[in-house]
Amino acid sequence: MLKGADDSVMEQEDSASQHGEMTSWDINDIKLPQHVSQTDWFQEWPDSYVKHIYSSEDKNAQRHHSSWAMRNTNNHNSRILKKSCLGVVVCGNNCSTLDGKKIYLRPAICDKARQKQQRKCCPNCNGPLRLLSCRGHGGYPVTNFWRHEGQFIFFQSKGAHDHPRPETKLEAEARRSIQKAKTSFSPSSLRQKRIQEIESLTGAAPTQEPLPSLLSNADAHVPPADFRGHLRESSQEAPLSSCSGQFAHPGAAGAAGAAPTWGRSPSLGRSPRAEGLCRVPAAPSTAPSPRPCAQHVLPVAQGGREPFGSGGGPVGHGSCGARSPLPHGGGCLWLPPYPPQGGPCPMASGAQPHPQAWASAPSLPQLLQPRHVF
DNA sequence: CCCTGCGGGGATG
DNA sequence: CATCCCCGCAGGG
Repeated sequence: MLKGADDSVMEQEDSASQHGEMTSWDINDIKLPQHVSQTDWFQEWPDSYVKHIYSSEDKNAQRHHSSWAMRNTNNHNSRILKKSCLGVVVCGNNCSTLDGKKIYLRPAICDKARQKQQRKCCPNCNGPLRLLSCRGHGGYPVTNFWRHEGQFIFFQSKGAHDHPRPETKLEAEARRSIQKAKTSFSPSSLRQKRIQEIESLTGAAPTQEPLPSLLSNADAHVPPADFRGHLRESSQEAPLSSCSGQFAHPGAAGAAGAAPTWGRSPSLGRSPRAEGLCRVPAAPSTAPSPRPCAQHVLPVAQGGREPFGSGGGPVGHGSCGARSPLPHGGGCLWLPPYPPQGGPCPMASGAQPHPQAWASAPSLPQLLQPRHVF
């Protein structure tokens, strides 16, 4: 499914698990290989039916990380951790950023947080957000399995993701904090509190920015370090860009679901501007406008076992082949580079768009470090 | 706040 | 038996 484009760039997996006999194991085997000649580098974007053997020292493997948004799934087996893919959150307007990138947000892992997330608006065009769920494994989400065994951590994935890559965890976190910085800056309500705090602390006039670093980034100022113009200044401030009228029609996710609830909304050809109320600060006009772009809270394809189950297999394709073939270009980095946050997080380079940068810290030495050879 | 893992429990095959 | 899934809880950043 996700072939082509990526293959060439694909990391050179000199994986242990890639070499002949090593692939013979299955995560469910009673006994897994005891002697592994070489462990794998952590794979940020495992896809298709792959297996990897990581060192039990590998931090990312220890935490069962993935750049796909994977949530824990109970398989009633404490020895094998199972996680399933949540897909990707896209803009319902199918908008593009100024540099032509699509919006692929990372679905929140926590169910509650995810629902809240879907009620929010596209950071680029303020349109509604939509969760594109993963059906890469026979109509079900792709699953990843983790198993610790001695000095190794065995990994196996089942299914091929049928959707674009979401932001990485770090990208999502970065965007969140930027967002937060912005919102806590403009709203007059919160502002009061802010000002008071500031005054009490500094006794200075609130007109001065107390948080230069954050604000400069969040504001439309171009951060000092400009990387190949890839920069997007506050992508959120501009409701303009290219929300061409083309709605990714409801079919896609709603297709099978045919959620009765959402019948009333869609096709009003309104200008997307109508729902822009989302964050418009100075538009508290008449109605408090409950939830601007929230009418699409449909259960989507979420509830695994039913949306389209009735008819044919779980694979709902066919009806409306609205599932866009993923533009698998790259990391979908529409968000401004995040200030080098230094050491706290071991998942260091996550903020880099480069696929392989994941496991390797910014420091070269680490690249040279031998990969546990036995 | 959210991520992560655990485990009970329901529904389906 | 298996596989899905949902839910709440607890620990931790």
